Amino acid sequence: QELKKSNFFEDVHDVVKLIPKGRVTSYGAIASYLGITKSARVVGWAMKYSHNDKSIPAHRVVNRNGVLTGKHNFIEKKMDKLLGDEGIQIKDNQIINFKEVFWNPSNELEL
DNA sequence: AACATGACAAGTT
DNA sequence: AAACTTGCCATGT
Repeated sequence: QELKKSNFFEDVHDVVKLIPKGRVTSYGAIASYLGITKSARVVGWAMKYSHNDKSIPAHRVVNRNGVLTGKHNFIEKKMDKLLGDEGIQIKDNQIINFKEVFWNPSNELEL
């Protein structure tokens, strides 16, 4: 049907699924890894559109400052709680040890 | 079909 | 350094 309207979402989802538990990454990092550095916004859309797929750990994606910008979109399980359960400390909507838990696909993943 | 908007980010001023 | 501008692409109206 829609056949190849957007592989983009799929690509994003694939990367997100690879984020290790207890780590996080950013929209921009994913976009950059996929070769479209300036399309970080679409990554956000991809996440939003993936809320029906439970296998996608959307809570592990935050913005470049470690702020949980997308928390409003989490209905059932709260983003804060999901991250907290993985050992990530959050204060005031922001990840405290962001640098330490940051996972950059461009560095950690091979092409 | 045209126009606005958004879970963003980098570049310019 | 903080504020403003621009790029990007899928969706909603």
